[in-house]
Amino acid sequence: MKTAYTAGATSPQDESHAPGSRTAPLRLAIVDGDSGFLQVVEKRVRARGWQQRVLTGAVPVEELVGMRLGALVIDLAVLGAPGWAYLEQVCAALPALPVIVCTGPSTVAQRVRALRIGADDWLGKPCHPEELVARIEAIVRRGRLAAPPVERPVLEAGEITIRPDQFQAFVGPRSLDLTRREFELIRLLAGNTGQVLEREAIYQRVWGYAMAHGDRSVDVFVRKLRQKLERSSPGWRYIHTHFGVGYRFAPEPVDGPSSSVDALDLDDATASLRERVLQ
Amino acid sequence: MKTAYTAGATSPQDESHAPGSRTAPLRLAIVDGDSGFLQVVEKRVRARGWQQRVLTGAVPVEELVGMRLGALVIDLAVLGAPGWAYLEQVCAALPALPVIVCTGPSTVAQRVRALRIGADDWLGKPCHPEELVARIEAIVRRGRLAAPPVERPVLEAGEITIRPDQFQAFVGPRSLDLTRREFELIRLLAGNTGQVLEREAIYQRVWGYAMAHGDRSVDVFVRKLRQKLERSSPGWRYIHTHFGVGYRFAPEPVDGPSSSVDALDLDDATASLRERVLQ
DNA sequence: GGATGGTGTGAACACCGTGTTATCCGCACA
DNA sequence: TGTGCGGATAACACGGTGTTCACACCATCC
Repeated sequence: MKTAYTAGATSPQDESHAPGSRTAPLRLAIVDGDSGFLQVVEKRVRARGWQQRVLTGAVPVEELVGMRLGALVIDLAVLGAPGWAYLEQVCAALPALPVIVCTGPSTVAQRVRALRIGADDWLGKPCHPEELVARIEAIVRRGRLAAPPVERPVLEAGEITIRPDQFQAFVGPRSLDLTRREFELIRLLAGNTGQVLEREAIYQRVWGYAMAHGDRSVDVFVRKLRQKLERSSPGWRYIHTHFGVGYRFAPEPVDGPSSSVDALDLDDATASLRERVLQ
Repeated sequence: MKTAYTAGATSPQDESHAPGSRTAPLRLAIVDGDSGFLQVVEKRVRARGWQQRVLTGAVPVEELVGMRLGALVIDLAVLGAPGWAYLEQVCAALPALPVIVCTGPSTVAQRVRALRIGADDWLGKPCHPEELVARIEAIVRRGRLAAPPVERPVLEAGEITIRPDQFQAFVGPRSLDLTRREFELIRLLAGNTGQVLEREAIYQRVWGYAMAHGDRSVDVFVRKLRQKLERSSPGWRYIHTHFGVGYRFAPEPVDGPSSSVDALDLDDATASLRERVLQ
């Protein structure tokens, strides 16, 4: 009855565009029997980083709840006569779940009925998968707009705590007193801990536009960050330079002559990582 | 260019997009030229107790804002080539406004484009007015549903009390004498105590539409609020500026003239802030 | 080991963001 | 039609912030 989610290799921490818009991958379930249609839809779903799950029949509502879906597409023809009752049941039990009916020929009365029952949209088959995806996006967008602001995850690294809701980083209760740009920079770096980020990529994602040739802004801001990190959290190194490439964020205690086990582990990890990256 | 609303009694207070929208009669505007279509639609709109307003062209966005609409139906054919730019403009300025494109023959690409721009639905003409109304209902339902339950708890912060039922804030029995906007602003801020809110987000939620670039309204109103807070509750600081970001509401007693060290103040501030935020 | 080019560092400077005040406009009310 | 209020807009001052530059330093390559 159920199939594992396809697609959706969850990237560690990727914000496609604006620094503030974080969207968890949408979980989409489709009740449909047309394998060709499912395939072309999945292609587009995957392209958006969503996850697609195919349901072959009327899955009990309790199971739907457990799936934590972001949207549901139903072909009423697959379910036959009980399809309407099922639609009603689902919409009643999960009013927050966006539901799109995507099925064959229909009458105005049927479409109106589905919409009144609680469906968000009705798209007649045959249809273009791109339109289906666009309609799903529109509905989800409408729902998210009124929803409470998404809670941004707090990042922890070494001694510091990065609070997106405060636009600030802390060491214990003490603020690092970062400016907006500095904060965006450290959030980007810490959000991709262990990865080497190129200057151009950093600039593109923090500043929002392409870096001019010869621009040293990233270097200067890294210096400011290091300075404030050193001041608030001495004994730790966070930002590492990769010559000719860019920077890598990785909290490492500045171990004295006595090396602890943790330090060794970290060193090993970063060493192997460095090898991989630099080749 | 404009026509008076037909049907429906004008409600004294309506908050179409403000965060406290009750089920006030929906204000619907239609950009369309087909009088026959308008008539049959209006019949159904009236039957639901909504208000319908007919627009004969691309009304400036500022006027749309003033109309406090609950939904907008557009026939792109009426507007001609600039219709697309207008659609984009409206959707950008009023993301909370449900927009349905209801127009003649179209291609998949056009429909997808409209939906991506920000339209909520596309319904091809000729269409049944009942379906149009049902689709409007579905979209409005989705928007309302995602919104958190209308809760208006009395907020306490420092010396002040915010009473949503009075649309006013008090210090003991004395009113701060806030205007409507000032009240909405302090309610939003105090409702997110400890969180830094960006200007754009504040504007979006208090004014109901997107903030124009360079608009200083939020700053001016924050100043007015600070002034009234200072007048009624000296010895407390409530609204804190976060340079390059926005504002944060957090009641903090202005400690006496004894301590003049910035570091101490900062430590106290962040410590108390952290406590409150973490709860 | 020298040459070359990338990076760290500090400071000067221009610009942008914010506080503040004043003015204008639209609207409700008398 | 006049008056008062609320809100939008503009203008100015000032301080924080970002950019740019110069120079020192260091890694890499030959």
